[in-house]
Amino acid sequence: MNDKENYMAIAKTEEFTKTDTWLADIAKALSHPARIRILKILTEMNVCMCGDIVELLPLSQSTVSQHLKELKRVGLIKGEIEGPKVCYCVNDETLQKAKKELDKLFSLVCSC
Amino acid sequence: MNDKENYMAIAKTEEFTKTDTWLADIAKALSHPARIRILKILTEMNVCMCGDIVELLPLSQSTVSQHLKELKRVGLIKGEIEGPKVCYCVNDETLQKAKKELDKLFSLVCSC
DNA sequence: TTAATTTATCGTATATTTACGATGAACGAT
DNA sequence: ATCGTTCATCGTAAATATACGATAAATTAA
Repeated sequence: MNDKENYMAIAKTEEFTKTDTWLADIAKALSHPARIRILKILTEMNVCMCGDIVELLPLSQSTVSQHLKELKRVGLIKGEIEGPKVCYCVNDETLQKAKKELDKLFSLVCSC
Repeated sequence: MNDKENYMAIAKTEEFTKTDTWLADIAKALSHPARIRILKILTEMNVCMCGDIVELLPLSQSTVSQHLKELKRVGLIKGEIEGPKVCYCVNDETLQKAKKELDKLFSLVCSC
């Protein structure tokens, strides 16, 4: 009888499958419109720098930097250092994997 | 010059497109492994009641109820009252719309 | 009517998220 | 060597998310 049961707000992610946890994490990264917008900006517009993205969003530089960090955390984007600048781009590998897992989920739970 | 600029932690979701905001909200609902698991349970297992789901998850009844509420909020599931019970089921319509929008996003941002 | 069942909600605690300005670190240019 | 540019990080504040037990509400069964 230890105290491990006595806690709050700690997600019991260990209790779920790796895939479900991973997919939930990807979904979390996509759970803010700014981050969805950033993914689109990185592919549609011909920009990659944080500063360029800041100009296209109604958010401060530090906030955009945080969103980029979150997208990078789950591997949806990559950042390549170019002197004082950083060139961000989408990570096709992770995006493909995410698409695959989402397709798997939707084919299970809906008539898609 | 009003004070509207002086705030914290308020997502400027008005500044984004309706679609991006909606998709981000769907992603938010999918951003916890328990909720992904619940969607699967509602389709794979032959159960629909909150109590049944509770038995299949390492979470308390009140917590599961909250997760169901979140899924219901964005319309990914529906709840039909059957006496003191509630029979939950996935909402195919919303799921299809979500799948469509996600496909659109992925076709834009990755070679999928 | 009372008891049992089922679920939502309340109250509470903690962690995380979102946002900003300020600052620091890294690099290129002068 | 200094200055400007770019970005990440720090510090901070408020909102939201996650979790639980306890309780209330609703309905069925006895």
